[in-house]
Amino acid sequence: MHLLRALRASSSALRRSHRLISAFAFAVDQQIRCHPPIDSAVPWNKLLRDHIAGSRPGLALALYRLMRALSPVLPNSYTLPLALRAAPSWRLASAVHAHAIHLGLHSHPDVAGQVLAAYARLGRAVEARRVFDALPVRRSTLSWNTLISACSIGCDHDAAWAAFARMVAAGACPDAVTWTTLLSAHARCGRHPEALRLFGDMHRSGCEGNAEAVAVALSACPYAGGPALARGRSIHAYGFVKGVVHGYLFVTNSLVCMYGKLGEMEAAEKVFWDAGTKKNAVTWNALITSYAAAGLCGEMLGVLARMEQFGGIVAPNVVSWSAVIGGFASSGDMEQALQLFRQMQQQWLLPNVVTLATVLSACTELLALRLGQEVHGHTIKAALDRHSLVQNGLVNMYGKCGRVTAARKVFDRMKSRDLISWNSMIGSYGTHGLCDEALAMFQDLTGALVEPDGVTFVAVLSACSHTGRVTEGRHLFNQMVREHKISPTMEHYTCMVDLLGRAGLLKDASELIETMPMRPDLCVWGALLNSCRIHGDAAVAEAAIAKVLQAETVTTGNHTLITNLYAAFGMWDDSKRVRVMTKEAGLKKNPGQSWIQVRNKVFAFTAGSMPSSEAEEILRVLDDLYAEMEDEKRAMYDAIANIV
DNA sequence: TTAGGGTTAG
Repeated sequence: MHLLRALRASSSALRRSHRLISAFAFAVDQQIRCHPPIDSAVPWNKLLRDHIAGSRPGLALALYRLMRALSPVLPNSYTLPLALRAAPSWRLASAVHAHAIHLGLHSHPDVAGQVLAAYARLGRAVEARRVFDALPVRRSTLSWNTLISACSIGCDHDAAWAAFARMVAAGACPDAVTWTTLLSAHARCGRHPEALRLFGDMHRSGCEGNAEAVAVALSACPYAGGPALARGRSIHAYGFVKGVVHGYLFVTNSLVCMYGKLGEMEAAEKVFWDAGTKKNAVTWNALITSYAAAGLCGEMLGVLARMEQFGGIVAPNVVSWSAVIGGFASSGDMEQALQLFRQMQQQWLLPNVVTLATVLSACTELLALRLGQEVHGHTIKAALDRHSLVQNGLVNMYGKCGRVTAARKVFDRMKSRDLISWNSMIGSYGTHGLCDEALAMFQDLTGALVEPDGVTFVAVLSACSHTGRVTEGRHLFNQMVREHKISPTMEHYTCMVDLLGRAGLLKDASELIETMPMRPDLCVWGALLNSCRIHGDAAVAEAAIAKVLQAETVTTGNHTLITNLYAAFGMWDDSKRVRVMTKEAGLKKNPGQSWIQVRNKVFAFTAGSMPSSEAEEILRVLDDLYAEMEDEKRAMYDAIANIV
C-alpha cells in the first residue's frame, strides 16, 4: 500500500519535473530564438523572477548561468539580486558577488543589500559584516537587522550582541524585528536565560511583544532553568493580552511544545485541540514531541497514524518520524526505534542528519554493529556522511561497538571536530584498554586548542584505571582541577577510586572517599568493594560495607553488591544474611537483560525467558556460535600441541 | 523589479 503510494508520488514528481524542464527549455528557446535578448536583460530578469516566485531557485540559477554563457547582455542591477536570492550555498553566493564586483555593480544599493541578505541567510556573519561595513554610512534599520540575523543564523550570539550595541551607538532605533533577531540569536546558541531576559528588555524598551518574539521566548522556557512553568504561563498570558495567541500558528506551536516539554500534557493537548483547523505539520510534530517528553510512546504512534489518515494535508514528515524514533530511543525501546526507521524508509521518506544521528545512537545503545554499518551505508547514500553530527554518531557507534579502527577512520576524515568528536574517540580508546592511544589523543586535543570538559576527563581517567596507570591518572586529576578549573564530579571520583583500588592502593582509595566533597554514591563504593574483592582485602571491605549500610538507604543495588562481595570472599553465611535482609525489606532486583542480533534485528531477553516467536531462530544462531567457538577451541589446542 | 524576525526532531 505504502509502496504503491510512494511509487505514485515519485512518478508524479518525475512527471512534474519533466514538465518543468520542458517548460524551462521551451522558455529559454523562445527567449533566444524568437526574441533574441540582445539589447535587453529585462526578459531574462522576468524569467528569473518567475522561477524564484514559483519556488524554483535551482532553475533560476541555471537560467542565470545560461544568460552569462549565451547572452551578449550583461546581468544588471536587477539580475544580480535575483541570482543572489536563488543562491543555495555560500560558494554560489560568493560567485555571484564576484560577478557583481567584476561588473562594477557591487556598490549598487540593491546589489549590496542582496549580497548582505544572501550572506546573512547562509549564516556567513564575517562576510556579511564586511559587506555591511562597505555600505553607505546612513544604514537603514533593515540593514542592521540583516547583519544581526547573519550572526544569529551563524550561531554567534556575542557577534549579534556586538552588532546590536553598535546599532544603538550609531543612533539607529531597534525595532521589533531587531529585538526578535537578537533574542533568537541567544536561543539558538543555547543561551536561554539571556533570551528570556532580552524578552523583558524588549518590552521595557517600549517595543510591544509581537507573535514572533513571544514564540521564541516560549520555546526558550523549558531550557532556561528556574521556575520554567511559571515563566511559560506568564508569557502565555502576556501573549494573550497582546492578542498574539489565537490564530498565530507559531505561537500555538511554541505553546504546545513548551507545555509538553514541561510535563503539562493536559495544557499541551488543550492548546492543540483549541487551535481547531489552524494547525500545520509543526503543530502535530509539537504534540509528538510532548508525548515523547512524557514517555507516552503509544500516543506518539497514535498521532503518527492520525497524520497519515489525513493523507497529504498534514502528512508525517521527516521531523515527525525522527521525533517518534527519538521518543522510542529515549524511552529505552531501541528495537522499536529501529523498526520505525525501517518503516520510514518503506514510505520513501529520506532521513536527514537528525534521523541518522538518532538511529546511530540507538544502534550504539544496542551495540548493534551490523545495523550501525547499515546505517553508515544510508549516510553515504544520502550524501550526509560528511556532516559532523552524523560523523560524531559514527565515531561513537564504531567506538562503542568495538571497531576502534573504523571509529578512528571516520574521526580522521572529519573536516571539523568538536568536543563531542574528541570525547567519543578518547572514550572509545579508553573502554577498549588502549590507554596510550587515549592519552595521545588527549594531547592532540589540547594541541588543537580545544578545551576539554568533565566528560573528557572521565574518558582519560577510566582509560588509566583500566590499565593501572596510577601516576598519569593522578596527574590528570590534578590537571583537571588546577589547570582547567573543572570541579570533580561523582564520576571522576569513581574513576579515581577504581584506579587506585585496582592498583592495590586501597588505603589511598579509602582516603580519597573520606575527602570527597559530596556523599559517595553506590558507584564509588562499588569501585572500592570491587577492588577489595580483587585484592582479597576483607578488612577494608568490612569497613566499607559498614559505611555503606550506615550511610545509604536500603536499596536493591547496594544489597546485591554486598551479597556478591561476601560470596566472593566465601563468606556464605554473611552473604545469606544480607540476602534475607533484602528479601525482608521487600526489595526485588530488576533482572539484567541481554540481546542478540539476528539478520539485522535485535532481540532482547532476560535469563530464563525467550520470545517464543523467535526462539527457534535465536537458538539456531546460538548453536552456530557454539559450533564456531568449538572450532576455535580445537584450532587453538592444535596450535598449542604443535608448539609444545 | 529589491534585503530583516518566528514554531517541531538530536
